[in-house]
Amino acid sequence: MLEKNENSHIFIKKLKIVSSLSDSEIKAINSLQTFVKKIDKDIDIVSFKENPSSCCLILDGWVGRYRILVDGKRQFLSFHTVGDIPDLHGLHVSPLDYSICTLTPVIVAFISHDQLRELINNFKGISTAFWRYTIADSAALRAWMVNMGHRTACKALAHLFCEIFIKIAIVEHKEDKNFRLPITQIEMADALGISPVHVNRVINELRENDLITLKSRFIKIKNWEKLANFCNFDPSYLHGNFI
Amino acid sequence: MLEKNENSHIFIKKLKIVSSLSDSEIKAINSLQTFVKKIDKDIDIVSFKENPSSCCLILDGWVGRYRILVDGKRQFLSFHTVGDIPDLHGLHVSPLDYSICTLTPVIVAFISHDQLRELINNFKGISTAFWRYTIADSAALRAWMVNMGHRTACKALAHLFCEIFIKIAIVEHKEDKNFRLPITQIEMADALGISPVHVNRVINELRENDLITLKSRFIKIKNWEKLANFCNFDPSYLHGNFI
DNA sequence: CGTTGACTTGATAAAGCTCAAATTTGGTGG
DNA sequence: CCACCAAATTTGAGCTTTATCAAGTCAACG
Repeated sequence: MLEKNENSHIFIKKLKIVSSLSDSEIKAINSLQTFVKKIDKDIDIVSFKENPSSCCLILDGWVGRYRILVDGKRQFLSFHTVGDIPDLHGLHVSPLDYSICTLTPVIVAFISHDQLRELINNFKGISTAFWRYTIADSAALRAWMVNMGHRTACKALAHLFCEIFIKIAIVEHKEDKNFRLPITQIEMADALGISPVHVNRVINELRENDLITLKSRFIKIKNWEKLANFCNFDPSYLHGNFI
Repeated sequence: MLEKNENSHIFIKKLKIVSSLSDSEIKAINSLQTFVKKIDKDIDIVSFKENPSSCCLILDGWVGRYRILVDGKRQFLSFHTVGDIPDLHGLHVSPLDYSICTLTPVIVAFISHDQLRELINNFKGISTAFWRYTIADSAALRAWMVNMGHRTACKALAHLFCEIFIKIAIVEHKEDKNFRLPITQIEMADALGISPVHVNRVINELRENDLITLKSRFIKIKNWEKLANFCNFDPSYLHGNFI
């Protein structure tokens, strides 16, 4: 499906969080040609060591950046949903240092590097916005690092739940702390660097502390304040403090 | 010491790794005015939650990005040495999401945001180079994350030693795997998210496996191939695969 | 209604933490 | 140069967290 893009408003919304764009810049982004594709769960859309010629804008669903270690273990580096272009780096780096796989069925709009490079060359504001987007991304990486490095498994998992909730809330404009988790316990384990069995036990701990209920992938955050406080969740890294 | 900068060639060298610069761009960078300062060990040069109006270019010594958690623990996010501007983010984000402290005595050149913004606005190549610099930085963060998340303490520490060696080798053009570690065991612990006592035991393990000798902060990598292989060190994240 | 993948629980082992007490090292003043 | 101090390193013992292996149960879906 090659189409004149009606979807880029999602991306524009994301860019506007980090930067300001002129009308002509918005128009330019809106006139991008994209190749929209539905993709199943558990498919790689970007592969480590390949040289892609387009970036992927997520229109629906969830994807994860990851790397596979020599011993076969998988480390997730970040999760992304609607409005994200997780491989924007590809405009400058090839091959990338990570792969991206789908965590749920997704709808993705592929945008050619050529078009994006033209935007960057012609619109300073877009170039700056992309740079800032990269900066926001790196702040999120740092937040994950802190989460993995120096927190107990229980707090780290709580933090991950908080992050996922906020990301859903941003996209769906919901206040309701009741949502479907896009990831399995195995994927949580690979995000936090702990074993799947331990993830399960730690979920029990969160249940016992009356912080969440979780059944059939449906999580309910029973007490947001208490949960966020428990894991010292500070959502500012998800919008950033851009000047 | 406010001085017409003779030091920016160090930074230019770093930028050239990730991007190309025109003669006029190089000239513009060379004419930056910097405020050069000698600073002792264990001093914060950038503080979390402050709003700095300049960036710091490291001319000598080592610094570390870090964050303090509510329980008082410190998590190092990256280490930097000659030629790095670890707080380049500050051009777009305020306050920053991390602090930067000196790990050794350092010499730092402070460059005002105003000057840097002028460069960005007037020279597209510089703007792109800075963006790419940010991208290289985020790849290094991902490498650390993988290191912390899914490797044993022993391999993680070996990886850190490899990284530090390569960074020294780049600056000093040395082949000799014999160098002074810029960080204490406590700092290693805070980088890897393990306890100082365990760092010490893990160093012993590396010694017993005949991979290194280490005494009075002087480390000798006895068998580079073996060490790099042991921890699956791939130095490409330190130069990147820029197009 | 059977199969498959995800989740759950138990038992045991390994990795890493904490506390505490040496010992070594690097610097500093006399 | 020596004595001394503070910081860093080293070692031991016991404990906590997390991993691993194994054997379930549950739930979705054709």
